[in-house]
Order: sequence, then structure tokens, then C-alpha cells
Amino acid sequence: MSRASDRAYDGIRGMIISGELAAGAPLGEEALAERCGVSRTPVREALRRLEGEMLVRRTESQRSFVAEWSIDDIEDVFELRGILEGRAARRAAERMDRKALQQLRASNDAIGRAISFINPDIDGFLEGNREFHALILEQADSPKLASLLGSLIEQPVVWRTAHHYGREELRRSHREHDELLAAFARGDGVWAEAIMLGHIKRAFHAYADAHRGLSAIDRPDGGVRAKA
Amino acid sequence: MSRASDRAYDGIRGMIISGELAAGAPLGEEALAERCGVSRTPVREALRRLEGEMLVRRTESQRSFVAEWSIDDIEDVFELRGILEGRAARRAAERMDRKALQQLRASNDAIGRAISFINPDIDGFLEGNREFHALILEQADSPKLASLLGSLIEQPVVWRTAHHYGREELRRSHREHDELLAAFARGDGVWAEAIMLGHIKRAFHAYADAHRGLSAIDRPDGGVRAKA
DNA sequence: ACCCTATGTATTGTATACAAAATGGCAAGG
DNA sequence: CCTTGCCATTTTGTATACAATACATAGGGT
Repeated sequence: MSRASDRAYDGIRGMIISGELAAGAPLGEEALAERCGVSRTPVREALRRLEGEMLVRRTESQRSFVAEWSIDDIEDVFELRGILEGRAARRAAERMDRKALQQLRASNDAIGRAISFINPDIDGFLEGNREFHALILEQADSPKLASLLGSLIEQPVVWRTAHHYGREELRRSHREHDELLAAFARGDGVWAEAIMLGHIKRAFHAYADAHRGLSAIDRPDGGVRAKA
Repeated sequence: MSRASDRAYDGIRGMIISGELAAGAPLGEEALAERCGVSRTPVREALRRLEGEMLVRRTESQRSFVAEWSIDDIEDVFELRGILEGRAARRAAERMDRKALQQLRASNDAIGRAISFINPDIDGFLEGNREFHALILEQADSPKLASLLGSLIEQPVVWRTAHHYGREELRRSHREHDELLAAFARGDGVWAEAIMLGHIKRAFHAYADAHRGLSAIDRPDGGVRAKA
């Protein structure tokens, strides 16, 4: 898209995701225009886009605010993600070619490297994770599904979640990706869908636990750990 | 929303759905502004909205066209609708209160009246159908689900489909709604989800058959008919 | 003291002018 | 005859001015 419009979009989105603009904060067009160094026109466009992505909420009187997410909202989104990404995984498994499979392996290897350090490279993990899921969505070859998922993924809440992950949770995610790869290699769509559903469900509970301030040992799973 | 912006949205959307603007037709902002009697600004806003609803496609160079739907796209959308409306039906069944159930019954009764004539009232059927599904979505109480489904329903292709329906297909749809009501009355989410999935699947095949120009007797089901 | 209303202020909606970019045709060269 | 590059025209992007609307506050009435 065009220069100013993108600047506004990236700028506002960044401010929301980083927390610079807190949940519920009012989003005046004039103020945002000034902060982004553009006029109100591209700001308005960016706000509409962000509204479509559910990062911005508008009142009946057309005033914009940073969207507020209740724990129910978040669970709702994770469930929908599970359903839709599950479908993506199933379709991808049924269509996967050798080249795409290798790309997925490479992507997950990059994740493996990112989390191999004593202090895991969370940004590297996130980037690899994003790429991994994007590749699957691409292989699913369903433009409408991709369009729907675009509204759900990349929520601020999702991004900040991984920063609460412990090393074991990162490794578990990595292992689940490996299982997905096994399902893809066999073209087993049902298996792939089941793994993806569990993968997303686990991500939600990791978030919910962190949100409640539970330490690993307090969790319902009693601190189950990956063995390799 | 505001007056001019809505006029542009309703106007363009109407032109697309009615077929006045054919699939693939270019959508110049200036021309649309003139036809809708507003300036380019609200037209641009309407186009972005319609793009989000997948009625308008934009090229990489930001030119807009009426979206073109392949049979695969349509099947894709119907499948996603099935998944998501199925989930809506399940959640609705688990939450349905007496008042909502009565509203649903009233809505389906209206559908029954609309299709009771020798020449069925298709517009009445569509309006009742829209209301019926909207009530379910409302009862599902999942804002994110509603937001996703908003992009999928009310596609032009869906609307035109019902005009190809025979009296028997209309009655079958009406009966399936009755089954949904039974599931809702019992609070049986799994049942409701299954019926909804079948309901949407059938709607797709009705469309696909009509699209291929098959008459009822040529269809794979050999012209199975409702008995009451 | 409370509520209702009116007015001023802040915010959003729309139109228009101008800037940037892209498409399509035309001409020159291979 | 096809290709290639340029230029005219069309189309979209951005900024800004003005109009309409919503909000908040203060004042008066009960």
C-alpha cells in the first residue's frame, strides 16, 4: 500500500502492540495524525483496517478506542483459531508438496536454533513461528480461509504471550511443530488437524495460566515437562 | 454510519448484488462517486469495507474490481460457513433462552407463510432466512464469530441462489429450520451443529446444481422430495 | 441538592484540490 | 513484425478546509 497510509497503520499498530497505547485508550484522529507525521486521511484508513482486525473498537458515535480484551474474548479467539488453523492444517496435509515440506522443516529448524540458547531468542522464535504458520496457510490454498485468519492472528495478546513462555514451553511448541511435519509428510489431514487443534489449545492455556500469574509448578498439569 | 458513506456503501453493494455491476467490472472511484451522488472520500471508505467483505477485489496497484467467484471459491465459502455457523448453532443451543426460541419459531413461521403460495415469495423467504440465522448468531454470544461470519454471509452468490430454488427446496430449508428448533429446544448443541452443517452443505449443492444447469430430475439424489 | 438544558468545544464526516502513480497507446528502433 | 521505451491520460493517494455531529460543562430551574 501507499507510503503515508502504511506509516499510519504500522505506527498505530505498533503503539497498540507495544502497549504504548493502553487498552481502552481513546484514538483521536488528529492526535494520531500528528504522532505519525501524516494527515488525518491515511489515519482514518488505518483505523478502519485496524477495526477490521479487531485491534480497534469504535463506539456507535464513531469514536475509536484501543480494543479491550476480556479473558472470554481471548478464549473465543483461540477457539476460532483452533478451528480455522486446524482446517488449514488438514487441507495443507492433503496438498503438501515436497518443496513446501522442506521449507516448513527449515522454518522449524530455525525455531529450534532460536530456543537452543540459555536465554532463548524470543523474537527469533516468534518470527519462525509466524513463518511456519504462514507456510501452512499458504499450502491450504484457501484464500477465504486466509482472509478470515488474517483477522485473528497477530493479536497483541498473542505476541506478548510468548514472552511469558519458559524454555520448556518453547520446546514443547517446537516438538508439536515436528509432529505436524510428520503428519504432513504422510499426507494425513485428520492427524494434522488434531495436532494443530491441540497446539492452539495449549497456547491458550499457557496464556491463561500466565495471565492468572500462576507459576509452572502451580498449574493443573503439575509442571509436566518435555523429555527431549 | 454517516449518511454519505452509507449511501456509497449501499449503492455500490446494491449494484454488485443486483448484477448491475458484473463480476470483474472495474470500480473507478470517480465514476462511483458520481453514480452515488457523493464525493470520492466516502466511496473510498465503502470500497475498503466491501473489500473486507470480499465483494471487491483490489489489484496490487490499488485498483478495485467487482470480485469474481470461481466454483471453488464458492465451495470454499460454503464450507467455512458450515464450520462457523455450525459452531454458532452449537453455542446457541447451549445458551438459548425461551424468548429467543420463540423469536426463532416466529421467524420460521414467517418463512413458512412466504413459501406457502403457489408462487412463493422469495424475498419474504430470504428476509425470514436472514433473520433466522441472525438470531442464532446473536444467541451464540461470540462477537468474534459474528465478526468472521459477517465477511462470509450476504454474498451475492448466496442471494441469487434462492431465486433458483424450487418450491420443494424452499420447503426442505423450512423443515431443516424446524429440526434446528427441536435441537435448540432440547439444548442439544451437537445435534444443532450437525443439522446446521447439513443445512449449509445442502444449500451449496443446490447452488452448484443450479449453476451447472441441472434440472431437479437430473440430480444425483434423483429428485428426492419432501413429503410434508 | 439534583436534574435538565443550552452553549461552547472537541471530534468526526465530507468535499475538493493537488500530488503521485499507473495504465495504455504511440512511436522509434531492432 | 515485434519489442521497448516514453509520454499523455487516467486513476488513486494525501492534505486541508469546512460542515455536521457528539461531548462536556456550566447555568438556571425545580
